[in-house]
Amino acid sequence: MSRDGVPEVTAAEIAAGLRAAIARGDYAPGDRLPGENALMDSHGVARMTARKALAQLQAEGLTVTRRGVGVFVRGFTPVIRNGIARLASRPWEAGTPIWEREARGRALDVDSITVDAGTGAPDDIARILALAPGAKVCRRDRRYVLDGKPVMLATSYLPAELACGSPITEPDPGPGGIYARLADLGRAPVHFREDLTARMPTPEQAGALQLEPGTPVVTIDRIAADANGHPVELNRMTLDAAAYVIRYDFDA
Amino acid sequence: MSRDGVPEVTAAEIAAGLRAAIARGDYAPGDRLPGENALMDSHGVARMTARKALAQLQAEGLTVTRRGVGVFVRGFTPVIRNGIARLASRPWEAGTPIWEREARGRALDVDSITVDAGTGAPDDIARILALAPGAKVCRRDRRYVLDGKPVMLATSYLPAELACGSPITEPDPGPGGIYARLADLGRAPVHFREDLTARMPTPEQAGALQLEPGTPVVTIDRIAADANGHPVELNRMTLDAAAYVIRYDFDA
DNA sequence: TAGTGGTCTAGACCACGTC
DNA sequence: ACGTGGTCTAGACCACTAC
Repeated sequence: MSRDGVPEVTAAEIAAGLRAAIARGDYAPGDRLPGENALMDSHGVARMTARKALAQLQAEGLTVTRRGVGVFVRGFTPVIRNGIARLASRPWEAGTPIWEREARGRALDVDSITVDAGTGAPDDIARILALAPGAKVCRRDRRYVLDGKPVMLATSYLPAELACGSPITEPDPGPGGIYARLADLGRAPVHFREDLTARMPTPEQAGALQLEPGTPVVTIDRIAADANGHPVELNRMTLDAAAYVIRYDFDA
Repeated sequence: MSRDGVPEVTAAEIAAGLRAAIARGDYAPGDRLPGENALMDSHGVARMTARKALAQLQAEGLTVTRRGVGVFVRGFTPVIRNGIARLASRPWEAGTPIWEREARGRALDVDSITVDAGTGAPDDIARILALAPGAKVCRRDRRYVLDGKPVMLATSYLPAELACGSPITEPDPGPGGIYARLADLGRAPVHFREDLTARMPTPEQAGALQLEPGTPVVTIDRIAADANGHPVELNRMTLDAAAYVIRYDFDA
């Protein structure tokens, strides 16, 4: 027994063995792994130790656990988000919805959309948009789903003085989206900056994106500026990192 | 007591309380949080329950724990990696080391560098470089450190037929780096593609980057192609997500 | 030495999913 | 009904850090 002193096997060792087995291909994506009870028997450890080993793999994003069912090897079949080509002038001038070009045959849809035509801007948003603190902004919230699973949350902020009274404050801003409407107003966005960060989700994000434990989120802050360099929109996106490959093409 | 039935407080509730307190600013970055013993006393729970609450916050990247010391609120002071401007033709034509322009006054250095002048390419590398499976490649491994902490691992793969016998197989390839040497060979890279993914680190990555638990890594696969569209380099980078903001600027 | 976090055991009960 | 994972208690010992 391991009652006193060093235990024969530790949770980390059990996890390492399973990790190696997955890496070797002994378990393919979707395959079932030994569960808590199986590890207790095979390694002679207490339940909490077996749990900890499995929790470690889950935290690494290697496995998913389904309560009452078992532990399974996780796959990774992402969608490509092309960060630059999709923003070439053509898409919104031609009236093509930007997101329709993404999913490569898979069904990426807007699940829900809410519009707020004028709220006080949070401080960081106001600063990014070069507005006075507390200035009013128009806010558009969307959630995108792929094959029924939410994969991205997006919130756009536009200066209220710019967006109010235009179709931008409508749930459906018309062909070409809000960028086409900004162009109608003579404020077509021509320069973009995307700042990416990755971290573990807040519980709210994890719930809204139905994330498996061990899945990070990528936050993209996209600032769109008009020809004079004035910011016209901030789009703050939160992506399920397990669902996306984010691609940028550019020339020297 | 909670011996039978529903406990008065759960680990998730304790975690939620601390999370909210951090969000409110009751605890600033660097501040010490109540530890295991404090939570056991204040909430009347067992050690494992207090531990689980603290482990949850750690997994979210909100806290760092230092053994024998305590639990502390984590900060976020990243460096900006500019993914496009840094690759404009000027830097390597003028002989400026690419990475010197990154850290905005902070000390970003190459910690270690190893070069392998000819090994068989892994299948995925060979495919990306449009080589026959198992074809030889030149491999350059670097680790970058910022203020003494490693923040990025980078491995470049170049076709051996291209790199062999050139300064590319030297640890120091000379002014302008390997891109300048590729230009010398008439194979200057002019088109780039960066594919980004984020996930939790493997134990090896966590060790090499000295990552705190709860920190994801961002993997960037950068493919450089010459004027004829032939791939000349694949640079696979692994970034500490807590150390970087990754920025792309581009025009419509 | 005292306090901190890290790990493990042993046993109990709960909640979910399948059969 | 049964097996699965999810949660908690209670107590023990270890390892690291500061004083």
